[in-house]
Amino acid sequence: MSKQPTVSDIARLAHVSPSTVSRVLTGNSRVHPAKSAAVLAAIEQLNFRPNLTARALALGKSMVIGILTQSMMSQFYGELAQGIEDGLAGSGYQGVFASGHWESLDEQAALDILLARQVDGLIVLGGYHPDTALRAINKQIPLIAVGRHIEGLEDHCIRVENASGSFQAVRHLIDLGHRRIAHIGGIPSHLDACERQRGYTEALTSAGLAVDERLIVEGNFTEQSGLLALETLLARGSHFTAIFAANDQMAYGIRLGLYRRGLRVPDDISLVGFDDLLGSVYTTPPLTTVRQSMLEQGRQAARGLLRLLANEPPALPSITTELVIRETTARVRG
Amino acid sequence: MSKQPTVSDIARLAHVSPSTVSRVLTGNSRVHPAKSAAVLAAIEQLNFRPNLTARALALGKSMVIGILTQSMMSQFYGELAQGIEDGLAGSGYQGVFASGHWESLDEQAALDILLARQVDGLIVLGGYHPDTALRAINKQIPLIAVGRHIEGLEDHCIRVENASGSFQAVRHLIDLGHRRIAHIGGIPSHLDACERQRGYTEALTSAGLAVDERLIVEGNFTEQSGLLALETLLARGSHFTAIFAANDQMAYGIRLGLYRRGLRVPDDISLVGFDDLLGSVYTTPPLTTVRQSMLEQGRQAARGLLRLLANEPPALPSITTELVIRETTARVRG
DNA sequence: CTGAAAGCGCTTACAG
DNA sequence: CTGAAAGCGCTTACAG
Repeated sequence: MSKQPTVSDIARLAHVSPSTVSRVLTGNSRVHPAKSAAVLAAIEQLNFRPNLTARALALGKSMVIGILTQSMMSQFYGELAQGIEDGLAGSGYQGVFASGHWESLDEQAALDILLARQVDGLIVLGGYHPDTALRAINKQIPLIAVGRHIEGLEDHCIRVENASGSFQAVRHLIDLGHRRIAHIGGIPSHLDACERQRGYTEALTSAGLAVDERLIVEGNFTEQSGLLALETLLARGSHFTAIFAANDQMAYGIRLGLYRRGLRVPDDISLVGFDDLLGSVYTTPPLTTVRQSMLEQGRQAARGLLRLLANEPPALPSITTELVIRETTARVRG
Repeated sequence: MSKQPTVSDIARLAHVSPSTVSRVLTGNSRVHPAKSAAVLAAIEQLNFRPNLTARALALGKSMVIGILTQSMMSQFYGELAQGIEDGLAGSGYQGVFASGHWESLDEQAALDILLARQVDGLIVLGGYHPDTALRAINKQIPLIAVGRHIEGLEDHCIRVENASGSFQAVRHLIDLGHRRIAHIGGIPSHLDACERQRGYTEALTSAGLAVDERLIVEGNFTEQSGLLALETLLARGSHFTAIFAANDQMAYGIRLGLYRRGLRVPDDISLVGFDDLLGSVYTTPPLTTVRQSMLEQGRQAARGLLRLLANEPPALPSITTELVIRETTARVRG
């Protein structure tokens, strides 16, 4: 446990002042080549690594971006996190994650720790933290949100073309001859869930089909809720030949429920998800779904934040969605 | 963007010295109740949050634990990360993640940034960073590894009972009457992969069955490699009725390959994985697999590190494995 | 119990 | 181009 070398150690060894060492470290000041070389040699020799927390204190900026996420375990947040990492790469900023676990208290605690660590910017991934609190934070440090809406801070929120994606999905089912199409929705207070349901409704209406409330069941975006919603749907006894789920995870649950009932996909029931998680390529059969690239959203969130940090407008693009036709959808039988 | 209040601001407002403010902040020194109350009131009034980087500098400890992971996207690392978070909860330490993406350069960079940020301890998740380098780091700050072995630092590495888990899995297949059992292995340089293959071999041998090299194909732990390995296996033309995959992800790929070939699971081929990822409950049909709780491993790694930080021995328990029989295995036909 | 002082490791005006 | 000085925000001996 020997002490780490400091700037002073390097200065001594290179026969210069700490100021000069710092100058070669930051590189934004001219230094005599000979001294610079000596400093570099000393750094090499002592295997010196500047203490970033000390630098952060001196500079008043930490070069770290706080990422308030909800779960480290879900595929959804994992892809988002990866996208943010990508977007931050090479910027000099490092991302630090803290999870809220969809619990207000945990979320508050995670946010507090991030703020106390003096993050230079914040990316909020979903969650329930109040809009007012988020707006207040945005007055102190730049903030971008993904997977949630913040009233009055719309241009700091990544927008996804949910309705058009859903529309395409349901249109695809209609084109395959389906007329009785069920919808398992997400958390209704969630903007994404509403928009996806809207796309569903619009696709039906525009095709001259009636919207049957008995074919709509609410879920909460988890596999488990998809399975449960399917049970509810089946219990109602209304006939249907296809299901459009508001996300892939629920589609997985629905898929299992169908399997349990001996209903074949896509022979008996067609199934469409939303998200296109990495795993959807490997379900049996591979899932037809609407892709909204989480990687891209993460990347754009990071870039937007970087722009904000450079005092530019966030200029967040709207995320397009695209129907990916795989093997859970087929022409209706009979 | 008003300045954040500092200890001095609080001191001024509460009519005490900064020292006293610090004393009530840390709480490890007696302070007159009246002054303490005044300080608390001032903190409340100004909504003061102590600057953790400054504190870290003063104390010489950051209270952050670096976690060198490989990917933020995989289910596997996600569960591990969650476990670490759980294990660290309430300890005052915060985890900071940096990913190596299974690339030496990225891994080195990720490690450098973690070290430069003065982490107080390090948890290494998989990866290729050389044992010697890791041993050197362990001389400076405590280190624990998960999903990898470090020569000479065995008691700092989480050990999983791979062989016994594999043994049980293959034994289960044998009990169902299978005699021609294929194995799709992981990366051979990986200790886990070797041990799992050993369990497979031992189960066969102990049942008096011969080990047929043509029934063993090497994969690299990805879904894609599972699919490819299955193709290789099928191309060899050797008969088999069951497959034991070295991890769940490869099992997913194999499952897809089987589906493509029109081979039913478990009717035609039985399939067993290893890991029991969250998603394995929702595959079609649900996957029979060997559980090694990643959550538990993460938790134990965190606790072990906390012990090391308290100058106690790591005392890492061995992680038990357990066969979880679901629906991809059945009695052999005929 | 409490304040003044010194220090954590780095950086940037400030004078040469 | 370069060194001495001051400061970032906090904490902990050091003297009362």
